[in-house]
Order: sequence, then C-alpha cells, then structure tokens
Amino acid sequence: MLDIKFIRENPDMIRASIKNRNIKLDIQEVFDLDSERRKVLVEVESLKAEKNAISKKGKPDQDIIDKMKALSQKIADLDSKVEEIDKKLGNLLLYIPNIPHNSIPIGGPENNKEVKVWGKVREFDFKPKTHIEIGEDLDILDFPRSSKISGSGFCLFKGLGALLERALINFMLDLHTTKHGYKEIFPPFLVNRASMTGTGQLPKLEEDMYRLKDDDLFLVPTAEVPVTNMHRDDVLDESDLPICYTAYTACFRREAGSYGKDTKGLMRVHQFDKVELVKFVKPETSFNELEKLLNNAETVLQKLSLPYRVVMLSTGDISFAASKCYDIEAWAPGIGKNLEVSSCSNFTDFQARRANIKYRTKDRKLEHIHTLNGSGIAMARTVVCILENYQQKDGSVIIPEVLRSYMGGREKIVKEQK
RNA sequence: GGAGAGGUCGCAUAGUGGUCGAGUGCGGCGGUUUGCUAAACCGCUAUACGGUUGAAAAGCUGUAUCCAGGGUUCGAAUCCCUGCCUCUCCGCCA
Repeated sequence: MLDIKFIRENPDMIRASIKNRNIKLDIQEVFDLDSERRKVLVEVESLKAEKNAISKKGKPDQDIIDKMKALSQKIADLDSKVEEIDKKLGNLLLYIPNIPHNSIPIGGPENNKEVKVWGKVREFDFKPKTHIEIGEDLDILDFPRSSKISGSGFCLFKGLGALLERALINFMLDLHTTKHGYKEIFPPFLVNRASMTGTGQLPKLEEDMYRLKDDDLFLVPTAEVPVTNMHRDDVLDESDLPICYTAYTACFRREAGSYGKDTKGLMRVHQFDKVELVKFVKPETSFNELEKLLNNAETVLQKLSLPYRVVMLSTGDISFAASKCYDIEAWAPGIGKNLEVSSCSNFTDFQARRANIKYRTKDRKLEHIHTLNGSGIAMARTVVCILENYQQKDGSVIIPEVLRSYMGGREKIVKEQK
C-alpha cells in the first residue's frame, strides 16, 4: 500500500498512476476522509489530554467523577468516529495500486515491450505434437485420471513424467542456491489472512484463492506469499541486505473467470509446482536487483536450451502491487505459443508497507525495505516447452543435458514397458 | 481434542486499580578517564498517528501502544470475557 502522507502530497501522481493502469478508481474520498480524520483526531486527542491530566491526580471527588463521566462519553463517541473513518480509509488504501516505474511503457498489453529474444527456434522436419499428445503417447501425463480424481484443470504425472517434474525442481533449486546465492526455504503451503494481505493478494483477489473455511487459511498461490511474510513485522539490519531466498512450493489457483482460455493440458492448471525467487533489498538498489533476478530466472531457460523472449510489461498490464515487471515467455512449438513461465517484479516498498517490513540504516533510521520476486521458474509450462521442443520423430523426448544427472543418467524419455 | 502455565521496551526481568510520565539489569549509542585495550563513571535509548515551528535538517507538543479484540471503572499493564501464539503434560496420529 502507499503511504497516506505520500498520497496527500502527490495527488496528481496517484491519479496519473491509476489512469495509466487503466483502472477505474475514484480517490477523492481518500482525501476527504483523510482531512476529516485529522480534524476529529485533534479534537479527541485534546479531550484525552484533559482526561489523563485529571486521572493522574488520584482519587477524585464526586464533582470530578461526574465531569469525567461526561468526558469519557464524549471521547468514546469521537473514538468510534475515528475508528469508522480509519476503517473506511484503510480499506480504500488497500485498493490503491503501486505507482508504475517511469521506465515502463504507458498503455495496455499492446504496449508491452519485447526487450530480449534468446535462443533459436527449432525447425521441425515433421509436424510437432502438442505436449498433451506427447505425454499421452509416452504415458507420462494422464489427464483423464486427474479429472477423475480432482476435476478439470489438474494433471497427473506418471513414471518418467513424475521424475522429470522432480528433476526440474531439484535442478532449479540447486542452480539458485549454488550459483546465484539464494538461500533455500521450504515454507508452509497454507497461510493465514494476514500473510495474504501482506503481499497484496487480499483483499482484491480473494475469489482466485483456495480457502479453508473452518480455519481461515489459504492455499498458497505462490511461494512469494509465505517467503515474503517470513519477515512481516521484522526490522532487518542494513548489513543483512540483500536477503535472497529461493523456495519450491506447489501453487494453487482457482483461475476463476478464465474458463476456456488456455485450459488445455498443462497450460493453466489449478495446481502447479514452482521455484520462486524472493529478495529483500535496500531501496536504492531495487531496480538493479530486479535485473539480476531476471537474469537468474533466464539462466534456467538458457541451461535448458529453451528459446524465450523477455517482455517488459506496460502500465496497464503489470500487477496491482508491482512497480515494474518483466515476463519471460518460452516457446512451445507444439501448441505454437509463447508461454509465460516467469514473472519478475519489483514491488518497491508497496509490500513492505503492507507487511510492515523495515530495516535499520547505518545511521539508525528505520525505513521500509523493497521486495522483489520472480518465478525461477514455473514447472508445468516448462514441462510443456521441454516436451514440445525436445520431441523426436519417433515419439521419444530427448532429456535436456542439465537434467540427466537428476534422472538416473537417462538421455531420453521413451515409453516404458509395463 | 483435553488439562495446566505463560505472553511487559532489542534481550532478561519488576510491577495485582490512581505517584506507571512503565522501574532495574544486560545490550546498543555518545561522552569522561586512558599509551592501547579492558574496567569504571556520566548521559541517551521504541514505534505509529496528529498538531506546531522551520527553507531543510531537526525541534517542541499531544495521543496511542505492556500479544490482539471486547468489557468493567471516574481511572486498567494490573480485574473480567473471547481469540491468537508459546511452553508442560495427556490423548490421537504420518
């Protein structure tokens, strides 16, 4: 969330931000409530000062008690007025998005800017199959059974398919911990409401999340939530920054409202595996750290030799909490599409303010830190790309070299004999 | 799930209705002393939200905060209720 003082002093910037994001949001009420709040606060605080002064004097006589009763009543009335305003204002503030960084294009998705293309798209001398066909032919993906077990939008990996998934997770974690300097975290997959609010999924996206009603817990939509909230309400020391974590979790998304769009196969599933990268950094370094984080995510695709492009998202396309965001899209020749396999964002102090994460500077001041995260990377769609890019005419799939040591030295996925 | 104990300033602890404007110790910061280090001594020591002075840095001032939310009272860290968390024991369980 944004600082109310910042909003108060920069109304034009907030309005421009909302307009550029193409969001309908009237913020006049924020200014009205803010000035109303301060007015009432002055009144009630002076009454409280009076009350404190009297009660400090010790046992009072009857006259004073009567006066105090009236005073207390007045204070209670004004307090509830302030509380009501606070509630309204706080709620409005949760719906004001972060300010987009001035380096990103203004406009809708059509203004997204391709900033990099890597790898060579493979030429096929046969008609490439989709991952669904490949997976079924090799008996490593089983969609009819996942539907039977859980319904549509799930997947079941079998045999070498399951092993491939596990190999990818281990490969990515090893890469980020040993080569990129991230510390591995294995967090809870269920988180409370405060955590979901801290990273900005709530209140806006509640219907996208799986919720356990009896306990008011949510299934994590990304490791970003538990890992960022590790430091909720913490004061970090400047000398500890940057803090870099990587974490594997399964990710759970209801994907409400996206029926019919990319729903075939593994492209959009309710549960998928992801290795996430999360950073806590000093404000002045955050945009530089975003470039590094993007690089770390790209390295995964480079090591897998999967062609991809990097897109800088425009103001109308970045997420609510982000100030700047790059998407990495890998090429899937079977379905003939670029698939988003990573999204790397700098949230500046937006999450830190919500989650109350600060650091103490060398001269002993407290400041909100900047948080960043990115997928490094998402498994399901990466499996799609591997199967479709590495498929052979005979129906087998070559295993990318970096994964072989994680798959018992195998070089190929072929149909296993029963 | 059942029974009990507990949650106070960075840490440790004191505080059972009004001198609590939360004490003390440790730690931290600044200083005195010192050839250096240690010790000793002195001072300081949170956050949020307001008001106000100032160009700013900062200062002055008010309110809130003793896990959270309610309640009792003229007055709550202190009494009552609910929730959350931690610890001990029991039960159940991979």
